[in-house]
Amino acid sequence: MGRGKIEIKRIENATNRQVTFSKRRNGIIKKAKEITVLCDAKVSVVIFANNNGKMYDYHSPSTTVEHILDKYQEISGVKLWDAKHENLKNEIDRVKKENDDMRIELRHLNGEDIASLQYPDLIRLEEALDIGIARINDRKMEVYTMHKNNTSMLEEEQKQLTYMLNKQENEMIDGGVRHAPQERDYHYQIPYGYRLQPMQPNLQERM
Amino acid sequence: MGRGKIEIKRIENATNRQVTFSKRRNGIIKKAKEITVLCDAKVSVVIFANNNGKMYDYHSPSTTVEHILDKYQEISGVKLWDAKHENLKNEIDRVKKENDDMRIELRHLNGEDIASLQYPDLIRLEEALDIGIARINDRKMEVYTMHKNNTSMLEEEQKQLTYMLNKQENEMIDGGVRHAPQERDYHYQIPYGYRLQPMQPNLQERM
DNA sequence: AACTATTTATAAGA
DNA sequence: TTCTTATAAATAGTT
Repeated sequence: MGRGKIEIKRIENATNRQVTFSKRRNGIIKKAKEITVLCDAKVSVVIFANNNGKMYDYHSPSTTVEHILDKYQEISGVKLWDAKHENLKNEIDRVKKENDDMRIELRHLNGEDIASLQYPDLIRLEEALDIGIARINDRKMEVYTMHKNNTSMLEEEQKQLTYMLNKQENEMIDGGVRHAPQERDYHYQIPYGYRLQPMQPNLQERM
Repeated sequence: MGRGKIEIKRIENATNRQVTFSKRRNGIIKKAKEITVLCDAKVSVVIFANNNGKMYDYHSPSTTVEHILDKYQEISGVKLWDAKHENLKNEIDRVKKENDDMRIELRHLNGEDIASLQYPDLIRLEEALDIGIARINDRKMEVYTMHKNNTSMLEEEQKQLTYMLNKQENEMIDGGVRHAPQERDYHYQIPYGYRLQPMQPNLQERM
């Protein structure tokens, strides 16, 4: 019904498709309204554009979606609620599984629950940690440099920095050995370049 | 569109109404199918005859009623589900949130997405990584010792160990500097005790 | 967004 | 119901 006949197959031209969608969508909803009045039917139409996902719908007066759904269930025998329930449960299971996996990985990265791990895993973890450390040190350096170059530094920050510089120097004198992390102040430190780690870290001190 | 024009108002003649219902119902469903194909839209049509309550419906392929409902809910804001479902949804949201948080932490520990982090966070991450490294090294030592003491060691493992011991010695000669992790073989290495890390790690080499 | 030539839907009749 | 057909309505292509 138009200047030419068209085949019923996907309209490839996007503009055309959009225009046709708009026209036909209005057509369908008009028809739905008409049959509602003429034949006093209950109608529910929901149309989603595939591009923008926008929704257009029509529901005959006194027809809520809930109504439609109740009847739909009753007549089609499809258990919408149960199905929905099932789906939600499945999603929970899926997400929880993801959750557990991440939790395990986090614990492993923190050196926990590793009593059963063998070399391949240990090395994989170590590499991951090394990369993390390296990148974080880079970022620390970046933050440090930014502060160093920041001429409009607030006086308070100045003080902190000066304090930490002195602290750092003292630590240097301390043999250059970096001690196990403790309740460290978080102020600006010169990111250390080369670091040493004890062979047998006293884990009990840290835990 | 017929032999005569009709007003859009309830058709009083029951037979007529029924006939018109039947024709128009088919028309609407045909149109729904067409827009589905032509514009690749998602459509859901449900029509109830008011007399016998019979239901007629069409749903575009890959569009289950559940799908439609989800989107409908999402967009219209109408709440369709009862409390039970609400609870399940809440749990999903909660777990997903947990999930997201862990994902972020994992990325941070891997040194990703840290461009906006400041000292406090950086130091927290670094400490976590340090602890992880220390514990993993302990475990490596444990595995190593276990193997060393294992008198029933398989010949294959023997070979690997010997190979790695040589490799390790060569690396020691190499100034004791531990290089950035690369495609490392995972075989048994003597866990190093004190390690050095360059000030400006060549991240590009690792990435 | 309008226009109009055509196609399509359908009202009435059989 | 289903078919037929005259006519109304929808809409494809164009401006």
